[in-house]
Amino acid sequence: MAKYPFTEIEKKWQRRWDEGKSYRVLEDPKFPKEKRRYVLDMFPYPSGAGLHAGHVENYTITDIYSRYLRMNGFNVLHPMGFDAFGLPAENYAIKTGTHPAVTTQANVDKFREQIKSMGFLYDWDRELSTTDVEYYKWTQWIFLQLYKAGLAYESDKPINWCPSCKTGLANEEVVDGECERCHTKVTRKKLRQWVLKITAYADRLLADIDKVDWPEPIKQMQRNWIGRSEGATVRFAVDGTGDLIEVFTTRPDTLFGATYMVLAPEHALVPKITSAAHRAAVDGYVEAAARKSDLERTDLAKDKSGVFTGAYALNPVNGKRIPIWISDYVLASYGTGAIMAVPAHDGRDWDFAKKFGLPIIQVVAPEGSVEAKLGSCPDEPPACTEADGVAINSGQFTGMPTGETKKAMTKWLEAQGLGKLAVNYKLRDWLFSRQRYWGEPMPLVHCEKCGVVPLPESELPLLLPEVKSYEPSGTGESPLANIPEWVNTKCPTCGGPARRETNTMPQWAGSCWYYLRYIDPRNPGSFVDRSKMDYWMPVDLYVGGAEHAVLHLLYARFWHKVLFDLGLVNSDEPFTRLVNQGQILGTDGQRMSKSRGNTVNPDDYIAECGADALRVFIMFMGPIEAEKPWSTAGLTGVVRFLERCWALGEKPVVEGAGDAALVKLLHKTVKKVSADSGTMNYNTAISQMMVYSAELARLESLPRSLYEPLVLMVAPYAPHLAEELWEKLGHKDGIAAASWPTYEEALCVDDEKEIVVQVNGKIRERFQTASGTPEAELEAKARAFPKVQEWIAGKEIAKVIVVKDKLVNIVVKG
RNA sequence: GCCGGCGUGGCGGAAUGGUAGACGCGGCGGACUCAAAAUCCGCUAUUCGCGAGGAUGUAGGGGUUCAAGUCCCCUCGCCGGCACCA
Repeated sequence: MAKYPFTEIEKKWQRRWDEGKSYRVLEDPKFPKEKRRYVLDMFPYPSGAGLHAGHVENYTITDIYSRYLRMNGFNVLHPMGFDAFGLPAENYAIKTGTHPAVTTQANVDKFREQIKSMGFLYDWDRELSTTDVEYYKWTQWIFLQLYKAGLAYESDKPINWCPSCKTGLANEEVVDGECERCHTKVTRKKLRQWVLKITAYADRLLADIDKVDWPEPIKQMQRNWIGRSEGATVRFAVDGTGDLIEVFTTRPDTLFGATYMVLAPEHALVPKITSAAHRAAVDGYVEAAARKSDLERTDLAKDKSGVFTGAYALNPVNGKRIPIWISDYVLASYGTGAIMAVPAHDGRDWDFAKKFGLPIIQVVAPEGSVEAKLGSCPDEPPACTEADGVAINSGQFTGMPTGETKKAMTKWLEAQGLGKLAVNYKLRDWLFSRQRYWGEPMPLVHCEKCGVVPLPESELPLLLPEVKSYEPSGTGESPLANIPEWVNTKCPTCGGPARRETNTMPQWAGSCWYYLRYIDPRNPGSFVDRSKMDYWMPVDLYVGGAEHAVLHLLYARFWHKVLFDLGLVNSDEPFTRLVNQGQILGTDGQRMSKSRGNTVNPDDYIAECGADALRVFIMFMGPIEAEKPWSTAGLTGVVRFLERCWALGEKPVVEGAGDAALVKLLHKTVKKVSADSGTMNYNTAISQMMVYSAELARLESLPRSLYEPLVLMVAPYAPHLAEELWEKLGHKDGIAAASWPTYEEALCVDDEKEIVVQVNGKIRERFQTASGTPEAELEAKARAFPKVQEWIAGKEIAKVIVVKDKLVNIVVKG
């Protein structure tokens, strides 16, 4: 079979698409709302390494989908851009002195070229980079809106600090106690920070997950990350001092079993309530805890530690004096930073009580147990039980099932003014500032008189200044702090001396709203034009990796909701449907990484067998969501398929209907490929086209009516080849603008069906019969076979199941 | 530990509760050729049998059903996420 000149063809069509701007998309009102689609890719960080296999997979999925939709009469917005702020360019700058903007530009150019060489049709007139001044001007503008809405605040609580990246990290960027980016152990550092109040949106971020069509695992991850838990706050008085310690508990029903309290070492009351006798021990413990990293305080500290403060609290339900301890198993950052300990019904409290010999009182017993019947249990229980049951040893609540006790106790606490219903979230506010250079400067100044003052919007963009050294100062300030002429400014409010904020924004900032800017990328007066936004938003399909489940995808939802509340966007969720493409693994089944040496360079394959083959091959590997190990074995089959299509193009094309059986196969193929392309089941669509092309290949000459639809169906998958074949067929207009073929349902039905004859579910015979043969006739035919007779001979027929066009199952007894 | 997802030939993978293994790779046999490559055709789950044919088979065990890869319960394994969040 003829090798086809893919290099020549691919270059030719890429040039034509570029010159003809066939990628261009406009807000054409002729398309009704239901004929518009916004198909979005997670834009890449333009690294020096170039496009990797994952990018190619991601963008092939959406390119096929977009092309398919266009051929079906949709107006499709399918843009591309670059998430180009971030550390690699900055670290390279530190090493070589090259300005990050220079590195970034070079990488972006390389990426764009590689993306074009894959034949991906993006609207390049809408290309953007988060580092463009005209882009980050609006990132700063949105930040100001957040600030004005009271959603940005300064904090000097200890933060996650990466000593290698020399910057603070958000909770979401700490994975197993390590920096998500460089895997250095994260330490704690006290630093003044800007924080975004994402927790104010916790309830809505949680509730609205139900509205979107996203993969269940991602939704679950977001739910877990937000971590809503319902319970009650309860106030305990400190014996003697009158101080109140508020705790959060999800088990108010176990209040009678609270035998001690534990405060986080950082809790504000610790210094105050500690008795003189215990002060030295407490101070020592607090100091040691402060030095520990979060990792040490969790993983390494499963073995409980703690010290007694010498103070006692009064259990509000029974007035019992209970000791107050401090321990680092209680987190300062969750709830109130203090807990009531119920060792009988909480594993952690149990471990702690056992270690330090604290009393344990059982207050819940399994339903129907002896203790439940008695309503009490005088002895310490043999083990901790967290399961629900019936309240015991609990005064007026004794005998109530756990669920009811929770409600009754909360109500009682409220009535007594001792506590109330409360909801807590695991989600923490978003640490938003970075002590690095290559990011958006924060448009704020610090004035001696006026405090923090936002820059007037008219002064945006606040440009990132040139610096001599990109090295972070290490003191926790960004390199910007070393430029007095930039830092020192005037207060926009009072005109007095002021200092600019020297922190920059994290890389996630730019990606929080890029999908909006694509809609109106060059607008100088607004972040996006309202009517254009109404034309496209929300995003219909968003495709990208699952690694952003709680990072970008949560942050972007948060910003979008803020913009929605400010009346600036038309939807409360940005991404209607999300699809995660499965990772492409190395040939060894491991994740691709440079250190493993199992990476794949798409350029090599484009050179060797062409972009079309690479596109089809990656889609043929398996379902798009599945993890797939890279194996070039299958590439051969795809190349053969494309070569066969090419060879078809060399055959004479004739007019006329063609063989009836082939016509049927054509209609079945159009039906299957249409359905599978629409649902992105590309692997089975390709398989069907292979079957059909193999049948056409047997012909000496090709009826146009059988051949053209194949070329059209191939177009989204192997666009260069299809364009060339289309042109050879005599068409002047490009195939990208042609209409998708149609099929007739009536022609998809076979004349004959094979019927399976089963006896007790086991296949004993098969026969051919006309489609739609009535049930009674099928049964009669089935029973007539000698072999079937043998199997049912001398047995009682209990039942016969007949499924039209499918099978006859004779159920016999004995 | 908790929460998800997955488990099908030698391999990648197909299968609205109704013929398990489509399609592709690889392998075997054949055609073409002086020969080879390329291409084309046929076969290719395991097992018993010369054969006709039979038995087994979708991680393992149980269940529902005339019928289960598919639905339900339990177990095991792999992958991902979370993990002292009270």
